[in-house]
Amino acid sequence: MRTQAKNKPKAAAGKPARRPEQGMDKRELILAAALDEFSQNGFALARLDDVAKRANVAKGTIYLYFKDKESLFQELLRTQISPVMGMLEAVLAGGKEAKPVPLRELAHRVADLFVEQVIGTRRKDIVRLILTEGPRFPKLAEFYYREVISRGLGAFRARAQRAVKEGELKSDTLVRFPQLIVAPALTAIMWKSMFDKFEPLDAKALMKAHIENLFDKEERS
Amino acid sequence: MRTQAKNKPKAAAGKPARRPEQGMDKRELILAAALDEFSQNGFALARLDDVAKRANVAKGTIYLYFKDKESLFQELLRTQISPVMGMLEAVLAGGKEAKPVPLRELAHRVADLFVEQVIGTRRKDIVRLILTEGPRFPKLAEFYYREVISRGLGAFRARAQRAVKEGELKSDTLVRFPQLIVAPALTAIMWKSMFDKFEPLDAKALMKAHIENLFDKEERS
DNA sequence: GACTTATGACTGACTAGTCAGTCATATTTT
DNA sequence: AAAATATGACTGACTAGTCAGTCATAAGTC
Repeated sequence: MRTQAKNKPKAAAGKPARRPEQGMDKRELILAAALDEFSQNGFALARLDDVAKRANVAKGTIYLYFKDKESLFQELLRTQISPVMGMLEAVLAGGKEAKPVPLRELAHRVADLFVEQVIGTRRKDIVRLILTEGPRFPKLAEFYYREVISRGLGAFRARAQRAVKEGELKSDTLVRFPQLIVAPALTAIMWKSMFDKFEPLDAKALMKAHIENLFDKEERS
Repeated sequence: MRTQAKNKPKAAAGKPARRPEQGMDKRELILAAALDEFSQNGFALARLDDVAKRANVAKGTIYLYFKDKESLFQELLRTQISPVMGMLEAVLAGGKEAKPVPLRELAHRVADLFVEQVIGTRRKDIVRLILTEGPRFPKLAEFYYREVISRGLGAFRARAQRAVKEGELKSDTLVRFPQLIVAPALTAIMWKSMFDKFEPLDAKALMKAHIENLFDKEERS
């Protein structure tokens, strides 16, 4: 009945064995199904029976790969976020080249990355899940702060600091509140999930206008 | 038609009831308890048994005042939001006085209102609940869009439009994206609920810096 | 290669627990 | 004493997590 390629799940906390024999392995099937289910219903209302159904897997199988519902959830968020963090750090590292990228340009690149790699993909649902479930998952909030927020904002803040010292920035606003760069992006994600059907929002144009607002002022000396 | 002569349940003494309806005090007791419970646990995980306990009321009593859990939730959000909407409209109406308030000043007033009446009070939990539960409650999202978002942003947008025509604003960014005014405020609310213990955020200073960023550019001609 | 035995990934009925909503009864008010 | 209000034990629906058993495949034997 079940035409499955053989695979060998290790213990529940194992790392993914990448062997896309005849399609995704079970672990990835489950993660994909979990993304659908969690982003449609949120953590509390998501049913593991439905995750199993979506993944064409028995419920028990989920517990061969993940310790419990919460582990599945957190693992999902982690695996989806990591690649974007890599990209973000690559973009921010661009400022260390021989010819330094102006902060203004860097900000545009960060905004583009966010629009294209997050808002424009299913990953926006991941961010939405972090925003909506974070307050109820202290562990998740802490992980996310440590691995994403403090690293991302920290790198940007350091770069902004340098821009102030070198006269590229007149005010230290972005050093004190690097959150200002991404605030409209987060708002755009929530807007899209709630109000887009009443009033569509062009996230790319929003971010462009926003970054220009932040830097136009600085350009005139 | 009794007034406030209840003795057994300890209610806030001397609280005026809006209508000469009986039992208004219990109703408000339940709403207050519901605010605690829902903002601590979110809608799905909030237990009505606990709401009842917090309100010093039996569970059945809740059903004398509210149809079901969802009604209680929505009613809570509505009653908490209305007064702020009133204040917001009063602030925005300031632009219609004989001596028109500059848009820049208006923006600062809106930001202050938000910081003082929302972020600085328990109402920030209400906004957080709307953000976190909204995607799962289409009816709530629609109500909130109709009654709050479209009205608030619409009024601001109209005022910004006038500012453009009269030369007060050079660009139409704020007409196209009035969301930019409040985006950092929403981010601040989420930040406070998740990351404030790692890195406190001064919401008032954030908003001040943000508004100045938006308008400094416009000031120089 | 055919036959036997071993393995462990996978299954899904089941358990144990949770909680929204009900209602027969009790208490308070008029 | 009738009406209004309040109670909380109870029910029924729902679901996370379990585990004894299945079976496709691998490994061992002749």
